[in-house]
Amino acid sequence: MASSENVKIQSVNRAIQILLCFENNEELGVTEIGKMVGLHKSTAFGLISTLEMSKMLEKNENSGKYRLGLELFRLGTKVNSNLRHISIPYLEQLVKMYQETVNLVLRDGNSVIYLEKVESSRSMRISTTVGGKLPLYCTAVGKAIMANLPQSELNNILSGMTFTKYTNNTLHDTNSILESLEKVRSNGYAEDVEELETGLSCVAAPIFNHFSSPFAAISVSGPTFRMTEDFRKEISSALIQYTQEISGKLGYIKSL
Amino acid sequence: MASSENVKIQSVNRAIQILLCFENNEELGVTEIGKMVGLHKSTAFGLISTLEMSKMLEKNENSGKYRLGLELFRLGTKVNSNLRHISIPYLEQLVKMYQETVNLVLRDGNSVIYLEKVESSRSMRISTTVGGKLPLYCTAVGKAIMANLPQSELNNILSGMTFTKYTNNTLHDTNSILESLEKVRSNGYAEDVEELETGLSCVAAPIFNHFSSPFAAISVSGPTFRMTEDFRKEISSALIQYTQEISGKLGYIKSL
DNA sequence: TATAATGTTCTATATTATAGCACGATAATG
DNA sequence: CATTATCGTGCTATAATATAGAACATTATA
Repeated sequence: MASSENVKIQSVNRAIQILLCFENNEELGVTEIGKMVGLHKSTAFGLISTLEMSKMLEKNENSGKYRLGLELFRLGTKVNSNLRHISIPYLEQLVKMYQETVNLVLRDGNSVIYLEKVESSRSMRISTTVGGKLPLYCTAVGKAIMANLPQSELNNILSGMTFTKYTNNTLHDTNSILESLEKVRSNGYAEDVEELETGLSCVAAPIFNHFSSPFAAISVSGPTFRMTEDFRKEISSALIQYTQEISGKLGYIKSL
Repeated sequence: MASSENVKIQSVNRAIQILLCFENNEELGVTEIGKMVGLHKSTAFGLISTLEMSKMLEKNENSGKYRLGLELFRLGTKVNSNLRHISIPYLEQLVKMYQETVNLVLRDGNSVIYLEKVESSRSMRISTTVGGKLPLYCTAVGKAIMANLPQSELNNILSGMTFTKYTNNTLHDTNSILESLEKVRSNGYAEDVEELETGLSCVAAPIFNHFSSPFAAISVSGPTFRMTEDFRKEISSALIQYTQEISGKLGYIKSL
């Protein structure tokens, strides 16, 4: 019944499973949680109480139910704070220059996770979700990262990929991705013209850490009718310059 | 040596202590962590590996050290997402109207925690830290919350308070706080004129949940020379209207 | 009002976490 | 460059801990 065996510390794992229950639920009760993770309610209660003591969970005294706690939020804000602090001024500068929403993402396996954004103040603008997760192959940020990965790692990623055809433009086989990545390399930046969503276009460039790994990326996203080819090209030059500056601050030394 | 006994699930508690080690450290090694939490390194290793498996921690394969993981970040973004989603449009509207930084905070005991912000785009602006924690007594948001708490709860808070005199204007005794709260009640909004930091002034109003508890607040922060008395009053009327709308969406029904 | 479901406490037992030791690898030191 | 210290990691026996069951109190439901 238990799906993942050979877990190290059982109770810690169970506690984490409990936290993950709240990914799609704002409030849950003890019995409810117990059922979700397959534990006796008294066992669940012990774990929940422990999490509550450190404010990883909070109890709504009126409903008797639990929700994610503030300490979890506070810790979450510390994740990759270095990268975020370095990048934010650049994100703001980009928004100021182009009046389109700017995103900072981090690679996580075959996906990117949206770490930070600065939205344009225009009424028609792209609004991304910080904390959200999207596949590498259908985003400009993802392609910017993939194009700069060592061949072996890229192969690993591609072999484990499953495709969803979000739009008519979505790349949905290895060959067309490789082709697209080739273009990314020669251009020095990545584009996504309605590959994820109709009407949405992006430009992106990768950020390298001091092990020369393209672990993050920045993109500018806007409605396609404003993100013309010329405009994307214009944006890309600033994007490349800024991502290089950020990479430099992270200790990256450009090799030949 | 162990400070808090009668903890429920020991290993879960220890795992949380380990996560908290990273509050002021971007990267830590196994032995280092073991020392910080007072555990044998092999014990610490087991806990750390478990946290790593669910990406609560991540290992930097090059340095061998650990850092906070992306899953923690993702979970953190889910905390109080309801309140945040409801509030953000109002925050943005306020920035647009007054061109000063707007904050959404949550009460946490004797403190407020900054949950969300929308910064002004002016070059001189207030820049707050999401995830940051400040005492109730020296912030407009804190006073907005305190002024609307039941007497008994307020007394509890005040009795447990220790004061730091951040500026000459900082309220640093119970009487002056009570006096200030009286004014907040009659005005319907709270102010902070350089009580936390010289040159910084704020206006704030509370948000009520459907148990009529002032659990959150919104503030507008700017440099004092722009935040004149008249301007603060002007801001306050929008602030009051918006916080009431948000409270309503949360199920709060204004009683007489 | 009766019945069901839920949150919570307590306890004995068996499972689990623990720390000690050992090993290889890496980094610091002389 | 050699030597020594430090670090991360795996294994194992034992002691300590988490666990689920039963029971009760409280709240929700029929």
